[in-house]
Amino acid sequence: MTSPSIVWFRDDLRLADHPALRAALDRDEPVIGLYVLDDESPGIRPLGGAARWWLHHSLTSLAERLRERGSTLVLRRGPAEKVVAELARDAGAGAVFWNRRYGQPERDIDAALKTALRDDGLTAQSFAASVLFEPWTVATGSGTPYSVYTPFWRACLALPTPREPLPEPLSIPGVSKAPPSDDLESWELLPQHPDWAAGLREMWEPGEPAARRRLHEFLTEDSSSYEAARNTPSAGATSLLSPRLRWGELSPHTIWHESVQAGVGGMFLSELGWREFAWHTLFHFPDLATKNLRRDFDAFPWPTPDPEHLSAWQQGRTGFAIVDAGMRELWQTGYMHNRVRMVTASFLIKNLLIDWRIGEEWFWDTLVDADGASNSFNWQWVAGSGADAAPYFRIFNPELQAKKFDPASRYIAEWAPDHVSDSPPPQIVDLGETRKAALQAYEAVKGASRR
DNA sequence: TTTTGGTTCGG
DNA sequence: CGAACCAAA
Repeated sequence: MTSPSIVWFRDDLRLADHPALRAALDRDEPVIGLYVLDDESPGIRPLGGAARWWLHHSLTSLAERLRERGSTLVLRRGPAEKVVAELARDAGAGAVFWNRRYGQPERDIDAALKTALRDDGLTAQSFAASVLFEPWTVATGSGTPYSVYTPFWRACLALPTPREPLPEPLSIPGVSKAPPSDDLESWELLPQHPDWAAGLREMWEPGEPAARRRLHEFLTEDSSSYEAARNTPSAGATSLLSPRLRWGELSPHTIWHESVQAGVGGMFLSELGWREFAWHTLFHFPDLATKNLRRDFDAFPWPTPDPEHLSAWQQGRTGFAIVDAGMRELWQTGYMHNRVRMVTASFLIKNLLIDWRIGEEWFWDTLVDADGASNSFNWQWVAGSGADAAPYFRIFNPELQAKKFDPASRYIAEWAPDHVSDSPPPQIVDLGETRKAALQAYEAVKGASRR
């Protein structure tokens, strides 16, 4: 009589460097992989449209890889705590393993489930796999979370080096009769009417094998130009690994160690550091997506958003070339170059005076790489309300940014060709005036913090 | 991961 | 008169 192990996959859709899967294999019982689509548990943020597209394909890949190795992926939908416990009971499982999540609603679910499973006599165990340093292991001398990046990352680097990645298992024993699974198609994760995903299909191949290929391509071919060209959006110098990390097709440990081995360090690893900083910040401030981290920003007098301005921004017809190019790249590919993310976000907040949360929601819906921490963390960084944020008065000028980082208009020509040829859309605001208005609005925050 | 506007300095 | 530098936002 077997008592299978359940590996509950979440934001870790891979087989390599998967501590929960490793623990299941070490237990020497058949393994059932499980993914739960949970749009119901309290506090869980439903996935955006681009994320659902990615998830569909990454799950397809993961299921195939588990099958090749002898196991299976069971798909279930509903409140995770209930769904996982149900499957454990129905499958006669003896153990459930998962890799940790760090958002508050997710932690609440996982903690409650762990207790319930253990009360039923099962093994329930969680592992560190999605961040290099767990949030409770990094604190200032006085025990508070870091609020400035440089000392935060220095403190991380002073900790023991993150563990080496675990090898990918070649064989994963499965159960003889797999428990019932939803049909992935029934989740309707792919856009239908209309199908807006053509650009995503062209740019991305979700799944662990493609993720590993891209990592090696970056480390062997592209990384030498990274530091010099990372800010040039047309250069193709960035790693494009963000969605791989978001979905856990690669672990940060794998990226860390393979980068070090390839002699890629400094700036690139520091970007992993910002990702860590975002997750640690979310751990300590669970409301990061909705509440100003610096509460004095609650005094910021956001005007009623102009719906025309907002949709011009969303659709890339603000009349400012690099903004329009970025917003169209985002819509078509589910991705935007980091430099342009800063410019488009700054434009929404500081030239259109639209609340950062509205921009955050749009990115959440359209990016394939938006995770629970980085998206809101970075929007707050641009707004000036976040951790180690850009000072509010740091207002990007989209025309200057284009001149500096896209001098030959190559990026603009690729994504917004109308801006380099016939008739660009008219500019919807005056940069000088809106800049002045934003600085004036900032006075309210300064007044509030002095009080 | 900034911009602007002012001043200074060399040609 | 432009480049370089700096303070303030």
